[in-house]
Amino acid sequence: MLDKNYILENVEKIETSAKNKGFKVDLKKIITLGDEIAALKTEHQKHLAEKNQLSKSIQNASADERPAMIEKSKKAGENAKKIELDLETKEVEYTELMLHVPQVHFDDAPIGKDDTGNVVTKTVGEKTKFDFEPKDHYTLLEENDWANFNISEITGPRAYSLKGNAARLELAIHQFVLDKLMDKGFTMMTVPALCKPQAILDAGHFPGSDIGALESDVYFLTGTDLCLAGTSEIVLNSLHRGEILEENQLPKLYAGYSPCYRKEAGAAGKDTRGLVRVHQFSKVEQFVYCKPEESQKYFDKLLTTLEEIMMDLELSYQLLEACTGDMGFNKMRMIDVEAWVPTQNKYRELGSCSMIGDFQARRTNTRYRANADGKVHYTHTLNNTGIATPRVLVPLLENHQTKDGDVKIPTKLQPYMHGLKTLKA
RNA sequence: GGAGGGUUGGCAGAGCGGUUGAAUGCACCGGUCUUGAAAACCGGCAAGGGUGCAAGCCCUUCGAGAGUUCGAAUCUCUCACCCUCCGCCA
Repeated sequence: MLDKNYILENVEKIETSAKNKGFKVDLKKIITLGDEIAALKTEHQKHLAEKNQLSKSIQNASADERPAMIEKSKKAGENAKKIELDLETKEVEYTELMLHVPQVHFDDAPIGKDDTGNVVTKTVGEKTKFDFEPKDHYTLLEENDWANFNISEITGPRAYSLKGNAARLELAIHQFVLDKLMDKGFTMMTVPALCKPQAILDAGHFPGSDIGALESDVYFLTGTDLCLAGTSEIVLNSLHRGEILEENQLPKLYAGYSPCYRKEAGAAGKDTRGLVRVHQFSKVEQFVYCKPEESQKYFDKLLTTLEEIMMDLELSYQLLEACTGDMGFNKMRMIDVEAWVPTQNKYRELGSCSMIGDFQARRTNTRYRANADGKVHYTHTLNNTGIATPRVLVPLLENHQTKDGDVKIPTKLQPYMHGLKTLKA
């Protein structure tokens, strides 16, 4: 959601931005409707004021005067009611239109239609060279009996089940990343995946307020009013809904840990084998609430942290500045972190660092009181992946494999594996 | 799943259908006093919106929504959440 006054002053900018992002907006309609609503409100309030005035004086009025006053007050109430109907319809429409205006992208965003418009801005590490034919992660897991891929007969497709030390490695990675984030001042938070659909709408990934529109992406649980969140960002974003925080409570840095559920409906046929794209996975998420003027600072911090994690895991990676068409409805800026996957001969996404501005905070009504002027402002929010499993195991297994089919464990992870240095074939 | 109790301002906590946007306490801010601090005393302290150059005036909000009434924090209904007891249970 954008600010009303901001819209008035930046019509062209918002329209261009929306177009760049691939969304249609009708600001003219919004502005006209806004004016109409303001006029109706003024009118509405006149009647209410009259009604209130009369109601107040009725108690002190004489018995003779009363009936006439009551009549008059009733009339005023009815007049207000008449306007209300119109007002409500218009306000519903207005809100819906507002909820369809995408966040404005930052000025230097590359303009593009889809992910082909993204720009590589940084490459770290070499593409791994092997003096043997490297196996893909699926083969490694299968040959070493580190996974049950036939689990899908029980669970449906896009499921995974790790075994033995591979399973242990999955948890070790999370533990390592959580420890790292705590060292950096994040508060660790275990977060439910179960949530109300409203929380998903309030995270602003999807335009509008129609819960039904989530159906294609989100799992709903029959017989309940709950669904499964695709990321802990959803719940973390609603954590301070309706609150007015004190400035000195900011920033809030959360390291959320939760299972994540995604239908992956739009990905039919893609990555059907292995660990790249599954319906249920686990993720450590970095989430920040901060003052507007510190948004950039924490964006950098979140990104740096993920880069460090890539290095800790001894992975070669690149940063991808998302173009306008790929960054999504609620974002000002997004940088993807991709790790090198040898057998696919390309970099694959492991994380996504997003600057949201006050877009989410407006939806959840999360604000803070500034020390300087005592005024209330919306907080800014940001999020980035910490680490997501099992996906990260794909580059991890492939890049660190040896000729014998073993997998070397990155040094930083070894303490989390009880000193184990290698996953033995 | 069964039975009951709750939800009021940053927090705690009053509240009769009628000057209650809401007592009181704490916290916070300003002042007096003090060498300074504390204490004491005095004053201030909700958000959103409409209107106005402004001072201001007005509207809305006491979990959410609907209703009764001239008038609702106070009465009725629905929903959400919290708590207690019983049952079940990782």
